[in-house]
Amino acid sequence: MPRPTRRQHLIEVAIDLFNQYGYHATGIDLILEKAKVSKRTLYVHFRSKDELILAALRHYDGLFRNHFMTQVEKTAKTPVERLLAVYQVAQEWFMQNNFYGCMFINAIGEYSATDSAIRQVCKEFKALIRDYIEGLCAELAAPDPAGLAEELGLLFEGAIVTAQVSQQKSRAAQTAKTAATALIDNALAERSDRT
Amino acid sequence: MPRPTRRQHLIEVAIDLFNQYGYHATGIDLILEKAKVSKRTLYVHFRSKDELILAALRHYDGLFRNHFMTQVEKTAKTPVERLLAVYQVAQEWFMQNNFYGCMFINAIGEYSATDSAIRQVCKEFKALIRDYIEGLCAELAAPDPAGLAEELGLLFEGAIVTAQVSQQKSRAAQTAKTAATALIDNALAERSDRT
DNA sequence: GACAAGGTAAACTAATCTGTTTACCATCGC
DNA sequence: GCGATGGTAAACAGATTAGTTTACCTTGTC
Repeated sequence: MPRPTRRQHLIEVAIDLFNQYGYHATGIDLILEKAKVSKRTLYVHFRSKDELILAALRHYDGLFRNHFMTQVEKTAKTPVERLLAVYQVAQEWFMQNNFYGCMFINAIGEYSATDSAIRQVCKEFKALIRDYIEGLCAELAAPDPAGLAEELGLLFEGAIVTAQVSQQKSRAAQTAKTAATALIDNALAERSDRT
Repeated sequence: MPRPTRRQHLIEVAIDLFNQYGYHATGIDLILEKAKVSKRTLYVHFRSKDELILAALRHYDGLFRNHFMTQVEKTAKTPVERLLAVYQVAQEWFMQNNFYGCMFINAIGEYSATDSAIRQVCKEFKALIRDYIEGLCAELAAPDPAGLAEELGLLFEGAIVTAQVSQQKSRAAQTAKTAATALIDNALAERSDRT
């Protein structure tokens, strides 16, 4: 693997800093200092700070979803196991010492204007996560895969926020997993009721 | 009711602006302009912007919890009904046109330092909400009221975040309510299993 | 009517912010 | 060797930030 381009390096450093300190609080100068890159170079690759934020969000989107799905599929085989593995992988994510909550949730807290591009990217990320869960629910042959996925998605988001706020990370993930088990069982019971 | 003191007025204006634009992005000058108060007066009542933020969070904490619990207890009588009413009241909250997610979740996104007072206030708020839910679960005589409360709390937080991000507010609240019903039924079924 | 309390308006400091510009330097392909 | 590419370092512009200070005004109370 060749050493990353300056553009990519800037994005990676920016992701770390945005997560830790937030978007407005992280100045361009801090990013440049940590990345050991000149200001000139940053503005060659990105028109503005907002564009760097967008690039960081998009890059993290790909990185995160790829890692997450790979991890889920590696550790579990059946749809049910995979749905539960989601919360196991989430737990490992929470336990990282540079976990500062969800990058996209934090971003929307600072950029709530409905027409902002940043907001749009966050919305799309969450939709894709939900779609992934929905796919697993569909494999389950749950009667209402979209409905079950929405419920499991709420548990996922709730676990992220609770891990971030309460700092009881493994408890939040474990509780979500327990609740998910109950909701899945419930959905499958309805299926067998009908047949 | 006497007209509010300048201190209180400043806090109320600050709450609105912090919610809409975030904490770092909301400048002192904007608050002063909207509140029609001089800078001198603000710094008589608050030592710094951070102290204004803290006062805003504490004030909102009281306001929100009072409103929320009052509303729940007004619209439902039995513990089960009240647990479900939580999501009904949440839905009404989401539907307000000045809903920008949870003030405390947004705050922690910008102030993640573990020793920060702001962070501490957010953590306490969430713990109090959870305690309220746990009280209702205890009245249910659920076998594990703390566990059930944690699960229902995850659904609550998840609904807030999802309503904020997806903008499908009533859907998020409705899904949380449906999932909560299943989790409560499940907890009560375990109780009757044992007896 | 005098005085104190609490307010406004505005100038000011000093730091920090994003973004631009200038001048220079290293490295690689030809 | 030569020039293009892509980089650094640093000065600079202009706006904006939090916070302080000075001078003045308004209002209720004795």
